[in-house]
Amino acid sequence: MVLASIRKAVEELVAEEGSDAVTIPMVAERAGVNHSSIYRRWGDARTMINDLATYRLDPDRGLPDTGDLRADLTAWAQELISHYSVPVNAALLRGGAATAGENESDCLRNRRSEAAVFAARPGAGFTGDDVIDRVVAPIVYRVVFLPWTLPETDPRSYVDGLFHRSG
Amino acid sequence: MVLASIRKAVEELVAEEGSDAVTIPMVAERAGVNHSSIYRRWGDARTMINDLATYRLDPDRGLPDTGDLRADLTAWAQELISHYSVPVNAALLRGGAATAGENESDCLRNRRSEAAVFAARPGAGFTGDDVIDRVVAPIVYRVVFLPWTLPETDPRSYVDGLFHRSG
DNA sequence: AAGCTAACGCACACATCTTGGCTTTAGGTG
DNA sequence: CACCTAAAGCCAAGATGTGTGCGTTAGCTT
Repeated sequence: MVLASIRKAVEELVAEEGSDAVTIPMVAERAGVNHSSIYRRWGDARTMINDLATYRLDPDRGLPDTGDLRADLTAWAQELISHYSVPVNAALLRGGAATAGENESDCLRNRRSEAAVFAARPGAGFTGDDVIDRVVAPIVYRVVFLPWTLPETDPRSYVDGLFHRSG
Repeated sequence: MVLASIRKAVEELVAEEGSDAVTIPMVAERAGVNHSSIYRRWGDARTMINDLATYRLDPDRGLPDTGDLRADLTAWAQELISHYSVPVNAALLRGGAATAGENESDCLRNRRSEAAVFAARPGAGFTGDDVIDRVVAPIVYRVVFLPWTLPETDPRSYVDGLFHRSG
């Protein structure tokens, strides 16, 4: 009950104000709980947001696996685009970007391990880093810096880049 | 004198603490100036940081133009990598990412207009968006999320991707 | 040197965030 | 039902950040 209302308040506020403008008292007021409860549970706003954000994209959801690697990658990329088209998820990614770099447990780590899974499938002539560079990076760039171009973003050309390489 | 010490303090603190953790009192103390001077000049921390960050990469520096488009693009990409290998510049980019999306005047706008210049040169079989997707995005992704991979990042394969496309 | 102006420092008021002690409530256990 | 524990609420003090009125200084012009 309390946790659910906190989660709802955090997601609303992150989408409205941006991840770095959210404070504990703001969340407490909107959630209708006392702010000391939040301080005791998480300590600070960033820990709270990162913790609640962890559950947004299920790591056990399973990856596309039809046997057609190119189609699977395209479906996976489309899944990312759809996910980050939701404002709160985009806002969380931007907030994660602000604190990335130092901590290895950034909000895209799961994405990178998924990329490695695809690169390990038979017939893949590319590495996990290639998937990051050619598929994930352009999508993430658009989410962060050009979100209004996301609805028209077609992952097919990105995935094609993986298969049309020279070396 | 005052401005120089403020600039130095801001750059140090942004590199150390991250762009969103820098407050006016922190800067004032390290710079040895009164915080009211900073409040009067800039109003708030983000305005200050963005203003001081504006001068980090000269928009009039001129782009490589040897006649060899591929070599020019590679040199330009290498310039980006070198620039963002400096910790303060990477930290500023992460801070810019946190507040991007809404305001169109993000910290990478100049990079996009430069990309368009290359795409307009004779013999370019790609658009400015292609340059963003295939060259700028992977570099920016690494700067933000995987900064330790930056020293080994070679822009050539990214640029090659622009010339080996199918459609 | 006198006077002007813009920048700066000082002190204070105010708002907000943070933290801890203590009490109350909810849910489970013997 | 009485007891126990964990979670949440209440309240108050303290720390930090923000904003402003006013006096002072530095640098320039005449």
